[in-house]
Amino acid sequence: MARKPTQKRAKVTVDAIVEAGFIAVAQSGIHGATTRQIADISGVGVGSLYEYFENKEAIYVAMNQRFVDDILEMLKEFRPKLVRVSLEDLVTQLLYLFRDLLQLHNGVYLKYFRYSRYSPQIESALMELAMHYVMYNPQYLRVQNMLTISYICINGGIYSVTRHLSSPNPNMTFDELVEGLARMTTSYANAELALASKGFE
Amino acid sequence: MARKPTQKRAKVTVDAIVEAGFIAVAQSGIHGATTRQIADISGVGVGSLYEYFENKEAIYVAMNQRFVDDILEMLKEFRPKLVRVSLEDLVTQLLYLFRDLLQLHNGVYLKYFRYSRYSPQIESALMELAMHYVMYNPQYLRVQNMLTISYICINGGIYSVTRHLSSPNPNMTFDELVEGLARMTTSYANAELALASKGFE
Amino acid sequence: MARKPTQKRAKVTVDAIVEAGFIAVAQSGIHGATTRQIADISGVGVGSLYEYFENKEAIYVAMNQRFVDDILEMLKEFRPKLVRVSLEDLVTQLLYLFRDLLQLHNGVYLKYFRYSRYSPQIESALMELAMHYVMYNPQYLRVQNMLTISYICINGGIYSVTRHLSSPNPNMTFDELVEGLARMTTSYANAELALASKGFE
Amino acid sequence: MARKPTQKRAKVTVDAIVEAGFIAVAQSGIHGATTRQIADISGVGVGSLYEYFENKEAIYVAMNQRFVDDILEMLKEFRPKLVRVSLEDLVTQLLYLFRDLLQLHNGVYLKYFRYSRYSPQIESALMELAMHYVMYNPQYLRVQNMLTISYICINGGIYSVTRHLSSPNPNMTFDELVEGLARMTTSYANAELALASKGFE
DNA sequence: TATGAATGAGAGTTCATTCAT
DNA sequence: TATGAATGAACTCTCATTCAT
Repeated sequence: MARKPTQKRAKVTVDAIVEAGFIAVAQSGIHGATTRQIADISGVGVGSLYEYFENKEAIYVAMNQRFVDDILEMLKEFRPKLVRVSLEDLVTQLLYLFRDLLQLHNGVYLKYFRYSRYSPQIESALMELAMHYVMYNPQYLRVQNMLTISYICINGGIYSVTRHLSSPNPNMTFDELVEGLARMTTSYANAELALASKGFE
Repeated sequence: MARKPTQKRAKVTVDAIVEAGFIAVAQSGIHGATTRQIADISGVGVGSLYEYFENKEAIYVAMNQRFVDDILEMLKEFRPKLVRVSLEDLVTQLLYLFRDLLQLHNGVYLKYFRYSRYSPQIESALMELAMHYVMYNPQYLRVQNMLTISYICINGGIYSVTRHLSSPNPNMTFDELVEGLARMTTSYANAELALASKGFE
Repeated sequence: MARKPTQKRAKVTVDAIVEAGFIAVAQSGIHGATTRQIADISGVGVGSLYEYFENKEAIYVAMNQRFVDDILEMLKEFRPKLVRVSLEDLVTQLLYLFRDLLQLHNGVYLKYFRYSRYSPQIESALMELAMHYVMYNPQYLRVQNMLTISYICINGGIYSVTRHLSSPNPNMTFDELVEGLARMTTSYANAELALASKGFE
Repeated sequence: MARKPTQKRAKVTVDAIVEAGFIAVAQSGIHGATTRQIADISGVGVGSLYEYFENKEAIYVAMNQRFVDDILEMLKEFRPKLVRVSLEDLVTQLLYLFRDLLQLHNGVYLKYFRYSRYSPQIESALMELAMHYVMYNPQYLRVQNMLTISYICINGGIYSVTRHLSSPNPNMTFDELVEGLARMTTSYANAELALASKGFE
């Protein structure tokens, strides 16, 4: 039975297992990774896996939680900059932050992310961030379909970036991609803004 | 050993197996689906699978080919309309066509598509379509980063639509999403166009 | 259900199947050979195999019968020479005949023989031949353990020859082996004969 | 993946599996024996087979190694007697030793031996033994075709004995067979010796 | 607490045999 | 009569999970 890691030593082991999980998934894919592999990489016995986790699925859940937490932490750290940044810079900076995070630990996060359909938690957090940005930049309040805009830009951005990073020989540089996404978002928002102003008059 | 289906009866069986493959993947995921399951759904014995396919992977290859062929067929049929359609209508119509195709056969294509990382063939065909559209609408030739724009809009579009269709309770209607995507693409293209014109003067 | 091949055409098919059986066994071993393989080689459909044979085992039985018949036929043809031949020549000629038979049909008999532990029928026929030889050469009647001698020489001869023919790089020529076997048999028989004579006095 | 049995308990399991392999082969033949059967006989789960052996073939390899080792051990123990024994006794004693070994473990070795075409290692060891005997009994050095003689006597002896032991109702006793083989070998060797001497004069 | 040997359900695959055509 | 598509029992092998140590 899995037990809560109350002791410091246990916490270390749990971390090692989760870490090994990411490496195993990066090596063998989410279905190819085995408990034996995770045990070997983490340096504990297979039996010990089940001391800390109910089953294999629980390890994956913990991995996902860790990944989500890292993303949320990243967004939390970014929050202060939200106030004084242009929309173009917002998108640009977020995408570079996102890339950096995916490339941590030899890119295991990137490979993991391609296997694990991305969590609603991340989407929510990003949507919330977008809403905060709107609050700090009230002119966007006039735009009707902010939700749809955010949805499209967030999903489109995340997917394009992930796909680009995973591509062995991409047709453009990462900088070009980010610039394109930033300008697309900006021009879209501005167009909607102009429309809203016109309708407002 | 897999043998070519020369007889009419055999052709029917092969189709039934491929069809069952989509259903099985929709039910259990691409790694969860088993040969036994595919055999059961298609109403043939396990042995028959191996009369027509070298192994399980070969069934998946055939499934992918069928899916890609359907997409390409759809695009081919759409081609004639390319000449006389606005950019906004282009995006809109393509997205609705794409949705209809994904919802064929009780939505098995949709579920399949989420498991099967989408084929480079499809991306190529869409990129080619975009290039044809530019040829018919030469003003876009002035835009520098057409490749990046296309890449972003195509991937962003496909991903957003797929994600939306898969979402149990989406925050917006499909029509809203398509409208947003169409306007985003248009406003982005127009903004780039304006930029190009300015630089041109 | 297997039916007796009363018609000429059926006889031909049965022969083709048995022939194919030998080839299949030579190619894939007695356990590796499949009914499909035999059907393909013989040029009939798998279903037809079961028109003429109860099951796969029945084909093997027929093959064995054919092999044994060929051996017996060979021995029968040799019988007339029995009268006027020395012991050394008897052994020598028999071994060469045996080799020729094993190498018929591109050596399929040889490969088959290594898989099918050799039939008691063949041993019996050879023992009988030996007894006939003794009748024509009555001096050997005085030897007590003729049965044992025959048993040893026959088995030793057959096995050594088969093994030698199957060896990719044998340590001696076939002629040397045959000469050795012939002299061994002769010297053994003569020694026993001398012993018997001594005991007789 | 097969892992080395480091613990004492594991060693026991490996032995049990190999042992069960012999029994299974004795029961069902080398192609009829199944992994499940071996697992059942050895009293372990199927999975355990693959803890210690890469695959089924690896079990057969281990079995063969064990068998060969036992034969070689037997020959090694016999070696000291080589010096002071007559040719007739040499053959006699070796054949009895061989019989005893084949009848160990309820005769599983005998059945196994009939399925496993006998190893070149065994033949080599026996040939080497013969050569040693010649060294201790230099008169045989004069015989020309010692290689052929050894080849014939060794193969003939092993095969006749194996065949006799496997025969349900043999036509002679084992003692008679051994006596015959011993005398055959002796008389053959002596005849060649006489011939060599004559040629030498 | 930590281990890894042991487990067995279930995976993909094969092939002798059947039977509708 | 002759066929080969269809069958499914049984094979080898994997791996998440358990449990005696």
